[in-house]
Amino acid sequence: MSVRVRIAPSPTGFLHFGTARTALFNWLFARKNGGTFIVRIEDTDMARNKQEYDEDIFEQLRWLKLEPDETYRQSEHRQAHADALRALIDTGRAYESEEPAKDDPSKTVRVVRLRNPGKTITFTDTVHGDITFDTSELKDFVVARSVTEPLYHFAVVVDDHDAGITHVIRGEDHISNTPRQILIQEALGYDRPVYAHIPLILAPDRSKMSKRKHDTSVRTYREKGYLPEALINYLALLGWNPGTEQELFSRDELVRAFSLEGIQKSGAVFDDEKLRWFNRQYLVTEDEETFAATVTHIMKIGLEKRGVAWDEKRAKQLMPLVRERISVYDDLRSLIADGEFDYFFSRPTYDPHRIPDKKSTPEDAAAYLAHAAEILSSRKNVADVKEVLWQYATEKGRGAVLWPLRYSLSGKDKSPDPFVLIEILGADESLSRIAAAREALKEV
RNA sequence: GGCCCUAUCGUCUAGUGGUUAGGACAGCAGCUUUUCAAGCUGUUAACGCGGGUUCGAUUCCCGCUAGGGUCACCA
Repeated sequence: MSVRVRIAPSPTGFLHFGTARTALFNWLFARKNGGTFIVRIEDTDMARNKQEYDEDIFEQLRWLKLEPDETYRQSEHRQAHADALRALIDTGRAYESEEPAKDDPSKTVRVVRLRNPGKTITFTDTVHGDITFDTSELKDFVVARSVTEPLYHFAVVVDDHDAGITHVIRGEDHISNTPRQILIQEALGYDRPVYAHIPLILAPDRSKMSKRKHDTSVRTYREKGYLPEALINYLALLGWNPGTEQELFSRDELVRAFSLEGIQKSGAVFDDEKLRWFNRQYLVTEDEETFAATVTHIMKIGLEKRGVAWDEKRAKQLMPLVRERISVYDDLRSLIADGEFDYFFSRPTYDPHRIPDKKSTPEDAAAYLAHAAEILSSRKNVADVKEVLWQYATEKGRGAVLWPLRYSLSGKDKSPDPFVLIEILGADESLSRIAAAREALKEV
């Protein structure tokens, strides 16, 4: 029997990490076993469904490259559900019951209840082992709002059976739903699939991730500039591990290494820092063109907002610098918004008191700058400048020479080193900035 | 509250009836061409508690505690 697995998201919100990881585990399991990965949209709650969410689920799965082999919407199977329900009623395993409506007790409705044999059910969970429930406390639970409107548990059982689902890999929050679904299965005479309930993803305070407090939608992280490979790699290791010390996995390696046995029993706290680290691992391997295109786009918008003139050539030179300073593209947005890149595109302004190194006088600083300018104007290539300047700085005190130099070039307390700045700004621009700083120094 | 699940560094985790309890992220320290970033090196840090079983339990069993899930005419 070939493996068939599914995820069953409801279109009542954007695709979030939990669902994405469940999708990943199902997808990996299917790929590993040459099986079929199915996405079934559980859209039977018309009041809460939104087209927007429906589309988002597929859009994000596509982005994560977790595309399904088969797709359908539960609403398309209404007839099959109704038929199965009918059969259950006809054989006396379920019955209609006229009761006051829950939302409006003045009205009555005819719900369908399962005739619960009230036995003890034990099922084997691949992750947790045997789990036993006494189902008598479930009583004759409601399986359909009416003969034509089956509820979630009923539809799930019928759909899983019709789709030939062999393994149900889903969140742990469904463990307690399982016995009632098994009851329905047995009433219908269906086989039981293999169950594997995966641990939940927790917020940093170990509580359940709530949509209120944490935005865990995949689209948000995508918009922040996280890379799909990083997200996949991180999510794969949340609640699963290969039993080795390997942490960086390509897609293929993941497929090869994956097994249900490696799934963790306990919940896992989502750690943004580690995700960022993973993202950086993938970011540094992005090819130059892709990286440059993304960075340029972000930079252009960010600088425009600050009213800083755009310089395409200058931006190009900044790429290696940007690459070493960010973990996620969104970091670049903050950096630019904080004015950390302004000085590459426009002249900095100076606080004259900050120009000298802590231990030197304004006169010293002026002299060092004058000498640095001299060196800079008399050498042709940057490597030469660096060598001579470095020698000079070593003689006079590195901080004493290098700090004012760097500050002259950037106007910032924190920035890349002066040699990098000179290389990017060029000799002419560097020279005029040094001159401007010396001018400013006279005011002290 | 009933039922169910879970319990190794702050976090993700490896692991064993006898281990220096391993790795990664974060933290800290040092190094690296002042500062910042990156990188490198080193380092702090864990078997929840109480009973058993056993020559010996972090590991097996029981209880406790704690955390989580679930108890719809939602999915």
